[in-house]
Amino acid sequence: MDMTTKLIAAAERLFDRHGYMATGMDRLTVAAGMSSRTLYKHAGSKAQLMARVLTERDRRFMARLQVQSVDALFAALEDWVRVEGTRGCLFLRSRAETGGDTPEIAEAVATHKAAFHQRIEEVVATDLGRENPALAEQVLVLLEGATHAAVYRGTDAVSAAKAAAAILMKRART
Amino acid sequence: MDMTTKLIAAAERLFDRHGYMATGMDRLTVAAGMSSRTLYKHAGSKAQLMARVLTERDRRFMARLQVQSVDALFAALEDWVRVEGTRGCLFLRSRAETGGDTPEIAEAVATHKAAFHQRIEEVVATDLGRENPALAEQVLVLLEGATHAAVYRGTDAVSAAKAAAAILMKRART
DNA sequence: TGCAATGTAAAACGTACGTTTTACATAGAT
DNA sequence: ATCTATGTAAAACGTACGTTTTACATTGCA
Repeated sequence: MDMTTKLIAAAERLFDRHGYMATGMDRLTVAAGMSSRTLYKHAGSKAQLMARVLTERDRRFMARLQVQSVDALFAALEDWVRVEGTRGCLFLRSRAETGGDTPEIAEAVATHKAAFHQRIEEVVATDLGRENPALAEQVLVLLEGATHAAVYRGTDAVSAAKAAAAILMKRART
Repeated sequence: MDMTTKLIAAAERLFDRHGYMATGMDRLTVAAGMSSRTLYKHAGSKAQLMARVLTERDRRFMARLQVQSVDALFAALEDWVRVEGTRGCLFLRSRAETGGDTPEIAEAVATHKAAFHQRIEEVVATDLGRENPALAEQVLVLLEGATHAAVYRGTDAVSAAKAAAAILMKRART
């Protein structure tokens, strides 16, 4: 496992569990098992590191959304929260923490959310046999809602969202 | 306008716009127009101030949810985002920023979310004429989803959530 | 054999943090 | 008239921040 990979993995864990601002670089060097000199050689800066974390997370998350149905979309989210836990969306959280004032972070978030939105439109179109942007928007809201409601309602929130989406899809099909 | 009110209003604005951790107390004293001595006399500590901000926000938000129908619930959210903007849920955000490690904040968030959940169950029961916890969970997910999707999708997200809720409610009524 | 490259350990950089303290002004109630 | 409460201004508290630097060890390739 090379240094950059180890660093990004450690950073994602700490940023996600304790927050971006609340995580100091000292704590990060310890968690990543490397000197601050090496850390800065690979990361550039804290903000760049966060951006790299988000890019990597986007890759991992989007890989799970390569499905053919809306139902599978929610099944993928169920898997995701089982593996990653329920701490809300790291993209929105990091943007909010920095007030949108850190360009690297704001850009990584915008890129991810655009891809997320597009992927949902594609899945809805595939599942339905035709495009339906309004329905895709509803599915997006349900996915985002499940992610954030799960923080305090647990996995029930994801099941509820899945059931609601199934009803909306069935209605659109007839 | 007394000092405490002025302080809480200024704190809510800064915490919401720039994040809890990213907002320094110096910046806060300037925004609130008072010395740090006075600020600490009224606030106690930064964490206590955040907790007070959340309690006050809970009061203001919950007051808007004193409605009789699910449709009015989403209309209330539309009004809220029009007035307060779309930066996500300050409760979940502040809990995430502190990793749940700040008791005053974690408690204020838990209290609010419990009240929020209960209010939704009540409104669904009123609207439907009978209790329906599963449907209430779906409405909760839609409200939470609208709040967070609106950050990058704008007010369309709220309209989409409202429309989806109307479909779910209609279906439950027959 | 020697020279890049890549790593560690640890101190130092200046700055900014949350909080407390010191010293002083003002105003209303007894 | 004075005491108490409430406020300001500004310095100081110790700590922790993100980042850079200094000095040194290891290793793989020319």
